[in-house]
Order: sequence, then structure tokens, then C-alpha cells
Amino acid sequence: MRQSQILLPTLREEPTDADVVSHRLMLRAGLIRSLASGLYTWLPLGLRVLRKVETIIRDELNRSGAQEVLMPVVQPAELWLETGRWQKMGPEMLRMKDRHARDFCLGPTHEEVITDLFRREIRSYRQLPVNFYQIQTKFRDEVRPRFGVMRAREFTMKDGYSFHLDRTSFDATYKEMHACYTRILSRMHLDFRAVEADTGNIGGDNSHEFHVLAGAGEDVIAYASEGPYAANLEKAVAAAPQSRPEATQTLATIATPDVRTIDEVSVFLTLPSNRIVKTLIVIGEAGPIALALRGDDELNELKAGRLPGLTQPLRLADDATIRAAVGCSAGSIGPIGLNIPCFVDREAAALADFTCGANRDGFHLCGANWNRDIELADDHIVDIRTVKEGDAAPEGQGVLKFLRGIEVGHIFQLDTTYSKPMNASILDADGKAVIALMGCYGMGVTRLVAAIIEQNHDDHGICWPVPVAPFDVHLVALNFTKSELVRNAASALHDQLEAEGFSVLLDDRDERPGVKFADSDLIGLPHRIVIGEKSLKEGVFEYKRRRDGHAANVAAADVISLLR
RNA sequence: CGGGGUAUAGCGCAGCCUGGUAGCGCGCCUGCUUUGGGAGCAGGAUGUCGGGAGUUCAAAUCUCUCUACCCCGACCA
Repeated sequence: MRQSQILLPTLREEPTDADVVSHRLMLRAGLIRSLASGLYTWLPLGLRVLRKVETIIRDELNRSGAQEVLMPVVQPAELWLETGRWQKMGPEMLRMKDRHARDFCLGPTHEEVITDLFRREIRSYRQLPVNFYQIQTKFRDEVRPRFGVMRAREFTMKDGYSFHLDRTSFDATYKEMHACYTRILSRMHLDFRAVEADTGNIGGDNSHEFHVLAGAGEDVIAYASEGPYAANLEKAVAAAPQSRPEATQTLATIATPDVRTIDEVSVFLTLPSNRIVKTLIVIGEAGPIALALRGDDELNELKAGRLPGLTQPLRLADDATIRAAVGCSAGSIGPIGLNIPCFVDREAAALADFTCGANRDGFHLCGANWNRDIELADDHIVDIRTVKEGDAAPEGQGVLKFLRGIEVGHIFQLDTTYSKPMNASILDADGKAVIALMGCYGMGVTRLVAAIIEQNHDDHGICWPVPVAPFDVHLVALNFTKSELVRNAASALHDQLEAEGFSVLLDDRDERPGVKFADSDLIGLPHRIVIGEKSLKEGVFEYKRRRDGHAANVAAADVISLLR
């Protein structure tokens, strides 16, 4: 491919409205252009990368026994009404009416459509298991699109769905998809982690997210320093605390005027915040419920939302509700003397001689102890805190450490969440109708391109890993338009390399060398060969590897072995 | 959804406070020179100053309004 024949609008200046590296480089290297908020056009060079990523994904999924289909972007409301998601999805789903005033949406995901296909076409357990996937455009009307294609409204996703009669087959496919995702990301040379993840309100036990490690990542993942444990921060657990010390102090009430927050209590009583218990009031199904945490801990909403009697998403009580329930304002609540249910985080439950609100404005209790001053049943000791870096990791695997990650894949077991309401059943060996088990496997294709750049760039531009590079080789021909010698040598080498199976971008533009070098660095093809009169007269080509700058002068005959 | 910011040539920006009819750099076009890390000289083209309304003799500039885009936030006792 000749560079003069391809739309490759590199930008000399840094785009001011982009602040993550991958977004800036995708604009500067001429991979994408923005159309509107969260909507992007993929230019020829960017599209070549996208196609390579798709090819790797397709290749590995096919190898895993999945079969490719392609479902419509536009979907009828009826299917979504069946699962209740027409209401549940909210404004994230873009809806519209056709000319007959029938309701449709732009598919944010395809569980309903694939389940509909399954129930129409698959009848017998003999046809199971099946695993379908597609690579297709999704539309989600994000609250705030950002970071370029990393969180766009329209994006390309690989979504896969498997159906099973029994648990054994279900688990086997889940495991295979886990392995498949690992192969895919490894082939792209990505540094990634598979972590235990929350399943959201979809349900099911097994769920893993695949995170590409990068500072620009929107998620925090917690991992054990000396073991395989890794989980999304919202799901991560620490080792249970050690047993509670004996009580040594007597309970006392202290006046704490105008002292409300944990920090204020801590300063006022010169007490570390980890000796204080804070109490939050949330809305439960049958009225307010109290949650007690150690003062230095943060509530984990996902964990708390799963407690019996609570709702997801978790809602904090407002001031009026709090006053009606406990008789004081938010800054003075404590677990002792409450007449509403109270769950206590394990860390808070392990405290002795702690301080907490007195359920009376302007007063706190000191020297409080569980099971002496207030009864604490075992089934009310729960894990509802967000873990912190340095916490003991579960099962003696050292301590927890944090990393930021870009979520590029998510696999989970939906069980019968969709197959049941849509009545997707098959006949088993006894001729009995059984609701199929369903798994779901997503991978963000366009997001992967951004993630790859986040991990593969330097100050001058992108450094593409070979398997996803838009071209293998950049032939930078100096003085191409004027020098016949260069022109002939460059054209010949271009043809020779292409014949050998390499994809080649030949910079045949009438530009000065500096411009060509700068663009070459920016575009970041793995291999660069400079062709100039100077070296040609010495009978060599100048080779430079983008990734590490390794350079060599080689004879024409040796070029190919260098590229392999 | 709340808060903040921006909108002027293809791109990046100045001009706005203090109203007088638009400028800089890059890019683009022509010519000459130059040619191994974003060239030099000379000449040239390009704008409904985001849209609408208002104030004024006069609006890029002041006022109101709409729109688009960007950023921050959307939880704690």
C-alpha cells in the first residue's frame, strides 16, 4: 500500500480535548475521527487494526467450538417486554418507533434475540451444548461517554451465548471461554488479569472480568501478593479479622457538641478512626436498616445490597427518615439502643472498647463492647466493607494490592435469567421440557484497540504489537519523488516483501525526511526500513525496530529474515 | 442529572474586559531554493466569528436564549 493512496491524516499537534494517551494517539495517528459525543468514524489505518483484533477473536472462538452468527442492531420491544428489561434498562437504551408506531430499540446487548433464536430452532438435548457469538455494533446511551473509543456510545462488541442442559456441560464451556479469552489477549501481547467479578443484578455465581492493566483504566482490581486471588474492587474480600479482644473499659456517654463526621470525632476525642464505629441508615424492603462499619472503612454498596431485606441499588436514608427511625441526626447514630435491624461489618464486630454515636444529638458512647452493651448475633456479622490496599488477602495469600484495569472482557453464567422468562426449553432424554442454562461472554473489540495502545506506546507514538499492527513494515523512502534510484529500490522492495506475505506501507509522499520519520514513529508499525540514496549506494537498507529502537544496516537479501 | 468550561479559516489559538466590521502559527495553492528527524524566501486563497433574538449609528466583543462539544461530580455519618 502506498501512503499517498490512503487517508492517513496524522496530526502534528496534541488534540486538546483528549486526555488519555490512547485517545490522543488514535486521533494523532489518524486511526479515528469523532462524529459526535461517543460516536467515531474508523479511518483506514484504524479499521485495519480493528479487523486484525476481530480476526484473532474469531480465530480463537472458532477453535473453541463457538459458531458465528449476526443478529440485527434494531430489535423489537416485544422481546424486551418478555424479560422485563424494556422497563428495567432505562435511558441507556436508545428507543424508537417505526412507521407503524411500533416500539424498537438499538440493541445494547443481545440476550433476548439469541434466546428467541434458541427457543425457535433448538428442540432437543441432542443438539446441546451450543455456543453462538457475533461481532457486532452495540449502542448504549452512556451517561457520559469519555476516553475516546474506550467508553463510546456506539462500539463493536463480541458477544457470545451458550446453552446447556446440565451443569457439567455449562461449567465446561465456561472454563473453555475463560481459556479462550486468555488465549485471545495473550495473542495480542497484552498484560492482563482475569478477576472475580460482580454479576450485577443479573444473578449467577460464576463471573470473571478480563482487565488489561493500565493507569487509564476505569476499574480498580485487587489481587493477592502471594497467590492467584484477584477480584474487582467492588467484589474483593479480605481475610476475616482475628478474634475480638476482651473488654477493658466501661461504657460512658460523652458530650460531643457539633461533632458529626468520623474525622471530627477522631480529632475531638484524639482517637484513631479505626477505634470508632460509624453507622449508616439505608432503606430496606421493610423499613430502615442500620449498617455499622469501622470508622476508617468504606461501605461496599454491592456487598451490602445483597443482605437479606435490602435492595439493589442500595439507597441511603434521608435526614427525615433517619430522625424518625433513630431519633437523632446522621452524625450521632450508633448500634447501641437501636430499635431497627442492624448489620455489623466483620471488622467493626472485631472491635472492643469502641466509640460510636449515642443515638442522641451531640453525644457519643465510649468504651462500648459487643455482647455486653449490645447483643450481636453471628448472622448479623457480615462483610460489607470495601477492601483496602494492604489488607490481608483471603486464604493466607499475602496482602491485597491494587492495580487499575481496563475491562475488555466479561464472562458470566446467566443460568436461567433469560431462558426462564422467555421459556427457552429443550426436551431431555426422558422427553421432559427443561429450561436451558445460559452463559454469556462479552469482549469489547473497539475498546481493545484503545487498551492495546495504552500498553504499547512511547513519547513519539504507538508501538504496535506485530499481531495487531495495521501493516507489518513501514518503508520510508526518502526523496521518493525526485530520486529514481530510491523510487526503483523502494518499489522493488515493497513488491518483494508483499510477495513474501508481509503487509507493507510505502511512504511515497513528497515530504521531507523529518516529516516522514515523525509520522512513522507516530503510526508505530513494528518494522521500519529507510530507503535513501546514501545507504543505497552502500548497498544496504537501514532497518529499525519500533519497539526498542534496535537498528541495523542489512543487505537486501537479509531483510526478510530480520522481519520474521 | 448537577456543576464548570469552550465554540473565531482545514488544525491549534489570539482578539472580547474597554463595541468601530478579524488576526497569528501550522496546513493548503504558485514559483524558486532546499532534501537523513516536523525546511527557507517570495507571492496567494480561505471566515455567515456555533444558531437565533435584543441593545446600539455600529456587535466576534454587551444582554438574553438555544445548540453542540469537553472536563469534574453523582454516595457516607
